[in-house]
Amino acid sequence: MVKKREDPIEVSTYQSGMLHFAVGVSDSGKIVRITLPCETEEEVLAEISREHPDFEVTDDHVDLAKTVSDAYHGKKVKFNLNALELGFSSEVEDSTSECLPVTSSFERRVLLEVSKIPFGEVTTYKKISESLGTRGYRAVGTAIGKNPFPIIIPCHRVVKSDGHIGNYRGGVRMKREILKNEGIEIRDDRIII
DNA sequence: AGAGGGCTATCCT
DNA sequence: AGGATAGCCCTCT
Repeated sequence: MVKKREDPIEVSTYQSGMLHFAVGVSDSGKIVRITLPCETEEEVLAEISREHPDFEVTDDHVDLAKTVSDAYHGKKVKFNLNALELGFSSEVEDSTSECLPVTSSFERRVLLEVSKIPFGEVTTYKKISESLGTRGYRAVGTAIGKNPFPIIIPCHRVVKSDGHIGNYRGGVRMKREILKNEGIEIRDDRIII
């Protein structure tokens, strides 16, 4: 299986209504994981432990978790990408970064491209691919599907080239909801331009 | 090497 | 508007 990060991380959760969010921070102070909301705190913590079995709950980072919640609910938050552990420091080899949340330079390039999509706008898997100079549309979709920082790296803003909403790790309902919160109109599972 | 993905284009019904 | 199919290319077995 995938090698899990063995280093202990700190996790903070935040509750908004029925939804619980969680953010994991490494000892270096960088965010290594953000969860999509779950209905219980146990579930978000289970999500965290899936990739980071060794974690400790603290409230040191609830502000971050709240920021994620705000973004989920359609607030335009500003967020410094440097706070995310994207693995730039281990430039050496992809294989040496297997303990990091982003495991390949391809995934890194994809996520960087996704991070540029402005609030309230969408782009397509195809356009992301093209700006990366590849026609591996599916590979792009797969990489986006592994986004360790959902909502903050706005993978929900990537849709199919025919206007259909496309898939989402947290389910299409959730994708629809986040997009709707950002003011994007959707009718019959299609983006209204 | 092989299978399988958050896809796309094209050709059907 | 949907289904089947072939093509694409990165990742994990």
